[in-house]
Amino acid sequence: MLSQTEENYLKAIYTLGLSNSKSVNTTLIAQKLKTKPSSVTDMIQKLAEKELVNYEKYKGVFLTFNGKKIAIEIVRKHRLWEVFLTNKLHYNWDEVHEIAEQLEHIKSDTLVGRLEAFLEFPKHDPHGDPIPDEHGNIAHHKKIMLSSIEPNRSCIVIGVKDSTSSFLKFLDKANIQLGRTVKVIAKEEFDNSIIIENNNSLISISNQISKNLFVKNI
Amino acid sequence: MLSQTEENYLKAIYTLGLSNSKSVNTTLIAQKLKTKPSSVTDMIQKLAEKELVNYEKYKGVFLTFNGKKIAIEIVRKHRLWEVFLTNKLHYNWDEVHEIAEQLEHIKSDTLVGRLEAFLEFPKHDPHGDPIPDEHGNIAHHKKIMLSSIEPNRSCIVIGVKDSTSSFLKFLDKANIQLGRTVKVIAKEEFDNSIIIENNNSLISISNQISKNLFVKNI
DNA sequence: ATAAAAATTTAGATAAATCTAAAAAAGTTT
DNA sequence: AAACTTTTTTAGATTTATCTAAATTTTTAT
Ligand SMILES: [Mn+2]
Ligand SMILES: [Mn+2]
Ligand SMILES: [Mn+2]
Ligand SMILES: [Mn+2]
Repeated sequence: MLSQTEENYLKAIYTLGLSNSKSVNTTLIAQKLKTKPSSVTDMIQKLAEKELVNYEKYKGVFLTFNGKKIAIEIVRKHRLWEVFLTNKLHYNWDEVHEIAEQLEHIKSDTLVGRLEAFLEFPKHDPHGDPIPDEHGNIAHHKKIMLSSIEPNRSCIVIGVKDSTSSFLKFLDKANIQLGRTVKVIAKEEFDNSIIIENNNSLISISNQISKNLFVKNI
Repeated sequence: MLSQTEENYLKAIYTLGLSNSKSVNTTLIAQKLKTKPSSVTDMIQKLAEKELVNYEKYKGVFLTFNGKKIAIEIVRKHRLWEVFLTNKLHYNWDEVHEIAEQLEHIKSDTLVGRLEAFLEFPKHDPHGDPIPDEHGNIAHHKKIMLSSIEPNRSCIVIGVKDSTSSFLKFLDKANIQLGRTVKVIAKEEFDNSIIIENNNSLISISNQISKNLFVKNI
């Protein structure tokens, strides 16, 4: 049985490795987990012992088949609990991550599956991230950023890249929600800000915002 | 912030102290928590430092006002999660305790309250134990055992004393559920077994069983 | 009241997870 | 290529929770 700490390391290595798919370096993991590189080295060596990661000194780590399976299981639990917290307990999407960080570590052979059925098999968490199925299959949608949409085109907001509380609260204030259809009206070359039509009103959003919103074409 | 271990000790001291209300001794706590008396002493001294228990060497411990408040909060969380697991995720009442042992330690200022509202403010857990309210008030009903009911009287099963999985499974098999009205038909002096009418059929149950069923008079 | 038994505490050891500081390796600049 | 910088690992210390074995206190029995 893995400790919460070990599970958190696996999840961190998984999410950090997603973009580059190469091995993940010590410092990055330390940053992500708010710990020291020396602690990361210790834990990595322990996980390598258990054959959950492949580790070569000074070269970083990547997950083994088994390690990846476990990591995805944690991600699955995390996201399903987030759905529970928003859909059933009516939490706002900026409040659920912390609690899900704890709930994802509850150990039970049957709990996730029951939870998933209770929630009626959601496909995405409140931030638009896909929920792995019970076999660990995960639907990666291609990530189009709102900032890359040409003027005069409409699209649907389907996810956030940054899911810090502050960004999510900003989106609430701007009345931007997942599932919303928005139309890019104009693009300002100077600072790459754009004007969009959202919910029948025009608003200007900075590049920093539009770079952190995933959309799909209609 | 208390560790899970500290919380478990407080809860154990609380539940063990309920019947006698005097101080709880080291060995009993060790038994309950499946640990060694020396470990209990260590933890007790730590909790005494934090003023969560009153401790006198060789005399046992009892909870301070603050310690009791925390203990009841854990009990509240445990029982609400058990209701969630049975009512929402359709677990059987013999399967929920272990998972609730984990869920009771999730830290959040708002979660218990939201959960309680979602469950529509249940008054009892699946085993008939009362759920403390948000202020720590707890409705102690007087505990009448089925074994003490005279022949020819009817009563309602409202709780179990023993909530081990094996006892609960036995009750399932015998079709005895909480809320059921049962009538004591006859009592066998020899072994104190009784014959009851339950769900329109007569069954004989041993004293060991009837001593572990709480009832209320109609 | 003394002796024996049981309960409890203390002392010292161990394992997990973390840290700081120092050493070693890898990467970058001149 | 040598010097400098950054990254990573190692060594050793710390904290928490646990254990075993020994010492101490309390309780029970004679
Ligand atoms: Mn999250
Ligand atoms: Mn976590
Ligand atoms: Mn329980
Ligand atoms: Mn517990």
